[in-house]
Amino acid sequence: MLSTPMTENRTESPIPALHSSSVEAGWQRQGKLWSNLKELCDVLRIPSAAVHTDEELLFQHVQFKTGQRIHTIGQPFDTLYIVHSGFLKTVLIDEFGNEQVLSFPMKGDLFGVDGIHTKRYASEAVALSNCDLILLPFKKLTALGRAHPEFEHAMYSVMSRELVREQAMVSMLGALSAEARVARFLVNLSERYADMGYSSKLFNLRMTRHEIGSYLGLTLETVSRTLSAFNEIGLITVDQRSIGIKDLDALKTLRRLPPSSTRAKQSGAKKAKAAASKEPDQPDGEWDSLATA
Amino acid sequence: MLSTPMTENRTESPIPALHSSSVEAGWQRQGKLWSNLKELCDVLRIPSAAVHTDEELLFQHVQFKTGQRIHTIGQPFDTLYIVHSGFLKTVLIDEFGNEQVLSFPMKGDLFGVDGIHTKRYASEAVALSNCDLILLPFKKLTALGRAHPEFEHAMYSVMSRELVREQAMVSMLGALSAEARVARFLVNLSERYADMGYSSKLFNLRMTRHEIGSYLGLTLETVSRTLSAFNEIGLITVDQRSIGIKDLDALKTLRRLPPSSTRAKQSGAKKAKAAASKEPDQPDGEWDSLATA
DNA sequence: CGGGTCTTTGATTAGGTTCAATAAGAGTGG
DNA sequence: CCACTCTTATTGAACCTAATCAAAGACCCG
Repeated sequence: MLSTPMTENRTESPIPALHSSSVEAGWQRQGKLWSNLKELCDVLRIPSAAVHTDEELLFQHVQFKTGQRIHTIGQPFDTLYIVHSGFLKTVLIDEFGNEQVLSFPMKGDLFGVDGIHTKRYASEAVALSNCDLILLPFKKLTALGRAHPEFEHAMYSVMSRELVREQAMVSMLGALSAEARVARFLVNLSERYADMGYSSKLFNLRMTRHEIGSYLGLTLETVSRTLSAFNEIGLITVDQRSIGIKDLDALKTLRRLPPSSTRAKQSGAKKAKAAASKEPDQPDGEWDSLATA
Repeated sequence: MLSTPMTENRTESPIPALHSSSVEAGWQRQGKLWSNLKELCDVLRIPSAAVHTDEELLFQHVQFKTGQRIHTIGQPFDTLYIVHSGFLKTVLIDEFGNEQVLSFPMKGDLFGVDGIHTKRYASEAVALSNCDLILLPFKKLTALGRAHPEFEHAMYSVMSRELVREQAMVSMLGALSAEARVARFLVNLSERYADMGYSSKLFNLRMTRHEIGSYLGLTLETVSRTLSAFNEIGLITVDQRSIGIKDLDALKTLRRLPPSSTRAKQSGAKKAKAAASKEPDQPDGEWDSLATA
């Protein structure tokens, strides 16, 4: 009853998958339960050039429904996960039960890496929407790395990418103002949506203000207030989970306030007020469930 | 002239090493210019069991003097570094020239990993003391990984360790109060010193308050004030760069203040005042230069 | 000893949190 | 289908932590 209302989510699913039963159960829709190496590389956005397309290896998929937990902290580690579709969050739980959001994995992201070191997952992953994940058993990965040097390099590369991302987070949390953090968050989201082929101008947030706040090191109130402020200025439109990007450049340049100088901000910017509430493109919805690729 | 007085440090050394010249120059002291695979594993604190001790492979060492830059942001990546002795900092430079400290690598730490992804270092590494580093060419690493499966696993493990560390940083920056951050910083340092065989109770900081502040997402004034406060309460003794740990448990349990409750703190704790200024054990000094192993 | 860097400490300000109340959705079950 | 409940979101007001501005002392190096 503290400040962690997520408790419900966490108890509702007593660790489902990893039991082939739950995998081979229903979920025949889309009939895409296995991927080959090439598809794997494609999803990860790494060159699959030198990969022998005649490779026999196949990688199993697993589906999770909104709210389900993919893995828990302390659970024995043996496989990495690659998001094929859907949205998740990874969190750390501190000694008081408070959760700290670490990332919001989406298509093409790899997670579970933190389990390699201690042989146990260091974080918890939860589905924020219905998800389709590709299982990548660590044993298989290392074996594969030995057979395909390019793939090995690619895996190192992906892990490096994760590290750089974390560094950027640290940098952001350590130096940017609340407004700048929220602005960057929106810009990053927008770019990710663009990468995935969705609209970068209009999309739905899959996470709560509380989760965004945790991720950005802010309170949910501050996030809400900041979004409202951006809305007032005409940088975005906000309606609950629906976000419309109106002035991407302003959001991008809205850096820190701290440096005392440069405090002129982009104040006189747009005052469009943006009364627009509906636009022709609606990229997602809760319908992203198992529809991608 | 902004808030980055480190400029001096950064201009004094126009990228020295990586030119075998500067390596094979003087520095014959200790005569430890190469390490074999076993030594490498030992330093990294990973099992070297299955490693053939008759392995021919040798890894070159390089020495850097205080203030020298090991690599810069954007510089082409080709090698990883393992700290054999000495202290460093890795930093990110933002668009305004401000630096954000990401880590303080010391014995056994690996850095340069962020360069794998984009083929260029994403951060900058600077020696905070004279250092002895082991060069680990990335090409060599991958080749080695193929020949020695255990080593490959170990490398993934080390990278995973780095990621977990970053996650912990994010968590700290996102949720802990200034006091809690400084306390944890001291505890971590203390433990690292213990690991390295130094005293965990009395040691010298190798970084400035400014660097600590950057690392912890605080200003140098706050760091200074917090250290003074800890001193007042008797948790530590502070004299410039010299820190004496007086109540490790209190520092460890000094978590967050935020949760409103649990605000009792460990107030009535020790009021020893600690007038002690000199103790029998003095672990380091600027003399750590090339004396370890 | 002098210039520069680093550290400490104080006074003041401000950005963000906390507490609190209301509103808007989403889900449940009669 | 609507009442009821629970979660999520918005907004306001007061408070407080840490940043900012400022000044003086300590240390280092040439």
